[in-house]
Amino acid sequence: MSIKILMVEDEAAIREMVCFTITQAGYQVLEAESVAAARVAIADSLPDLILLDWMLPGVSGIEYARTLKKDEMTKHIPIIMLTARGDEFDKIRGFEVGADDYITKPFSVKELQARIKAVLRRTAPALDEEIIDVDGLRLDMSSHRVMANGNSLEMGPTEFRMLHFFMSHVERVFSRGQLLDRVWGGNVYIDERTVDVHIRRLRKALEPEKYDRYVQTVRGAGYRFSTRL
Amino acid sequence: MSIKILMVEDEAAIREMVCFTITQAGYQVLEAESVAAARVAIADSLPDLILLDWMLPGVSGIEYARTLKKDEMTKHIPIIMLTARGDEFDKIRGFEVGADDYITKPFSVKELQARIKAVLRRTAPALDEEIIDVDGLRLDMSSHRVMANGNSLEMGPTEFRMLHFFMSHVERVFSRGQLLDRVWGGNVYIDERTVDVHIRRLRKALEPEKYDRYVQTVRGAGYRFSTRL
DNA sequence: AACCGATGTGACAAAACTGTAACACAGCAG
DNA sequence: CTGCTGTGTTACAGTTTTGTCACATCGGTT
Repeated sequence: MSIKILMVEDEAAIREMVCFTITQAGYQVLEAESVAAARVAIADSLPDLILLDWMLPGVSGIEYARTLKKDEMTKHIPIIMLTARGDEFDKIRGFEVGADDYITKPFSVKELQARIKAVLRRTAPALDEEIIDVDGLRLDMSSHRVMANGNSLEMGPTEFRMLHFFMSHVERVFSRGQLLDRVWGGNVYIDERTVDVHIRRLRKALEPEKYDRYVQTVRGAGYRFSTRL
Repeated sequence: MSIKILMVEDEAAIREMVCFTITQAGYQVLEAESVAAARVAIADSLPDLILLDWMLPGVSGIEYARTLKKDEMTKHIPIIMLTARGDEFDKIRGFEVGADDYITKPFSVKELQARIKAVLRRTAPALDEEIIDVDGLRLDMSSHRVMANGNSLEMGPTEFRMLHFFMSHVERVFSRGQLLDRVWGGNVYIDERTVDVHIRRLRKALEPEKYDRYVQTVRGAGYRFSTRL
């Protein structure tokens, strides 16, 4: 069973380029030049990922994204927004309506492939699990709590989000920039060093139950959350 | 670590077009308008692929291809021949001298990209694979780890990059200068002997699991990563 | 065997990177 | 208004990494 990607884009030239790229990468492509066509395609065969143009005739891409994220059947499908450099695209607003990533036209084949791959990989380990348990460390989204050995661990909001992100992507290394992007969410004119400080705070919060060693430093690369030494 | 492509072509117009295409696809390009210039570029930083014009002033492309395929250091580099429709190009003769593919001018952007990708896929083990496994030694880019027999091997950032590069180009020999270029990345005014030291450090890091013997010295030429003694 | 250039090794100081604590500020509840 | 909490920044301390050297070895020649 191959992975299906739906592309909603009115410019034929871009459709062709993207279609070529995606096919090359081994995915299956569905094309739609309008929101109406997209609706049909989605009803017909639920795609695993949607590439959505920011500017579409009729119903705008952003509006449609909001709709998709409201529908129970489509809300979990990751969306990558396609924007032109000229568009006044607000990254915050994009993520606000539920886009998982965005890419600015013109973009390279390699970049598109990389982002598709990244989004698929990133959404796979469900970020929407209610309870995540990693080796006895338990994070509960509904009660917004972190427990270990029966004790509750105290930490700030940022540390909680960061831990949540880490526990959803165990073993993977993230650079400070990626963490700022994922944990702080979107536009950040924040010094990357700030990440270090929050890593420190997270470690301190996990220390009472000896889980601080799970937050590991990878010199020259970033940080990683792992149960292995 | 990006993929480098060397283009040897005397017509400026084609150089420009090809250069654009390649860059768009996310590769790095080196241009050479003559065989002499190509020699310098190759010695400087070994490319992963060579686009070679069939008809070149002075030493002909076909002749040069034969030379490249004889040299121990360059014989593994895939070559795509560029030919004009008018040329009496003998396909058989092309493959005979070691070309991996050929493409007839004028060609489309799409076609060139497709052929480059195809050749790289079947010759060079992708440099951007997530996990590379060579005879039990496993390097994982996503977790930034090197494992063997269940144990994780510790090494510095430079050693990690170097091992990654080596494992992506098994069996090939690289001079110190080429390693500086590919592993350190770009313009470096570093003493070539420094490479020796890092080779030493890499070996030491691989020693605990007996993989140090894979890092081999080729006297007078450079180093090689190989599973064969 | 003696010699010579090339490569292996260990030591070191500078540079780069990361850890920590302290501080200032904004938002907020009381 | 006042005290608290959470955040981002900064300065400084602590560690690791890195490029060079000096010297030991090695391989091949004469």
